Order: sequence, then C-alpha cells, then structure tokens
Amino acid sequence: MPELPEVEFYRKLSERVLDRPIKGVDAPDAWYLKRGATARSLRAGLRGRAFVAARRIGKLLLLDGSDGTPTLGLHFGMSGRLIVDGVAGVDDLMYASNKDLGAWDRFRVRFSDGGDLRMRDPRRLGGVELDPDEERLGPDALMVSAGELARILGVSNAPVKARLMDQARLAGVGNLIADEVLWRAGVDPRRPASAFDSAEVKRLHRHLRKTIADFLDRGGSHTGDLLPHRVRGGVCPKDGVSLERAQVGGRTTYWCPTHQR
DNA sequence: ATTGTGGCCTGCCCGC
DNA sequence: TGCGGGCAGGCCACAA
Repeated sequence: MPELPEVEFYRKLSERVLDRPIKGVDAPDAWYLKRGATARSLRAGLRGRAFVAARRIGKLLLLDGSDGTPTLGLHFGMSGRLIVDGVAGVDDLMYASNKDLGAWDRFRVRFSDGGDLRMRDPRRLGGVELDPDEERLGPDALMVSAGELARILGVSNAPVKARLMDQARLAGVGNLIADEVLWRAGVDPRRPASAFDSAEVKRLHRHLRKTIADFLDRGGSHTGDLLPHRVRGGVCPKDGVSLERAQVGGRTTYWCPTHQR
C-alpha cells in the first residue's frame, strides 16, 4: 500500500467530503467488504448522514460520522487509491496501475451534491469496514515517542525490521519506509529488536520521524534516497558497495553490508 | 504469546 | 508479438 505518507495524503483529500450529505453507497465487490460489513449495512449506516472528521492511524483511514453514524474504515492494500470528486490522492503509486478504469472501482460513496469518494484498487488487497477496532493498531509512527519505541522493540528476538512493520505494535511503517529508516540509521535489518541500547533507540527514533517527514514533504514513500538503488545489482549510494538482498520479516529487504550494522 | 510461512488477488515487466 | 515466470509499498489465517 500506500504506506503512512500516502494514507496521510488520502486523509487530507478526504476532508473535502466532510459535512456533505451522503446519497448512496456502491459496494459492487463483496470481497472488498471486511469484518462483516455488507452493502446493506453500509447503506443503512451512511445514507442520509455526513462525515464530520477524517482521521488516520498508521495506514488506516477513518471517516467519522455525526452522532449515531458508524465510522467508515478504509485500508488500501498495496494498490489502492482514493479518488474524491475525480481527484486522486497521489499521482503515482508504484506497483499499481495508473490507468483510469472504472472496473477497478471497488467502493464508492456518493454525495447528494453529485460528487463522490471512490476506492480504486486493481489488486483488491485493500478493503472497507464499519467501526474498525482501533485497538488492533499500535501508536502511529509519526507520533510515537522514543520511549514508546524502546518498549516496542522490547525484549523481542524478532528482526528489528519485522518489529517496525508489526502494525499491532507500531502503525504505519511498511517495507519501503523500514528499509529507508534502517539504511539511514545504519542498522542491519536482521538485528534482534532487543539488541539496541537507549542511544541507538534514540537514533532509530530520530531517523524514523525524519524519514516520514521527508516523505511527506517530497510527496510519498517512493521518494527515498535508497529507493532508486533498491533493485537487483543495486549499489549503496553512501558506500558504493553492492547492496544485500534477502527476505527479512517476510518481505524483500535491501541493505548495505558496510554501514548497516 | 510470539514468530514465521503461505496465500490472497491482479497487473506489469522482463526474458525467451 | 506472445507467453511464462517472477515480482510487487499489505495483511490475514494458520502452524510450530
């Protein structure tokens, strides 16, 4: 998916729909409705109401309604995009097609003024739910404190990268952000999460915050300094040595064997 | 409980 | 030009 920065752009875009009466809901793909949501329950919950707030926790976008209205939860998988009144939240999404094709519209909320909010997701890896359990997510990666990060890494023997990407502990870090943060911080992604002293946790925390801030400034998770070299045969732009490539935490991982320790 | 694995679903890109 | 394999920014169910 979109990682945290993209979902933040979606959140901002979705503010356009606040306070607009909802006329209807199109949910043509039952697979796309999660945790018991149905086209019927979505219509019953939303029609005639309005959203009043757009929140984000990690990669989950939350649209709150006025009193008595269920909260709509949107998650975007790896290829989902948000389109409001025909305007897309991001221009480009790696690994997703940018073709304009109605067949990929999996979900739509229509407003009585004629506009709409759509989720376009070629791979159908995203989804829609009502009243999502927000407790299933850890603190947002943009807001997390160094102390919390220390606790998140904890005593775990799991690779630090897996821990950073565990949404139940820390919400918002995906594969690209994880690789970029660890590369900037000079940390081997395979290191056990417990093997960090407080100075190292602080350094990791600083790079986590700075990386996400940079990605928000630059326009997305694909703007990393490591990213262009994150290919087979790629070379570390700091050290000029070949990057390592392996599965870590179940995801393809690139790192520099020279400066990531 | 924690951690790793496989699978989901579809499109794209590369090499033959 | 056509085709098969590999790959993909995420997440969930399941097993050890």
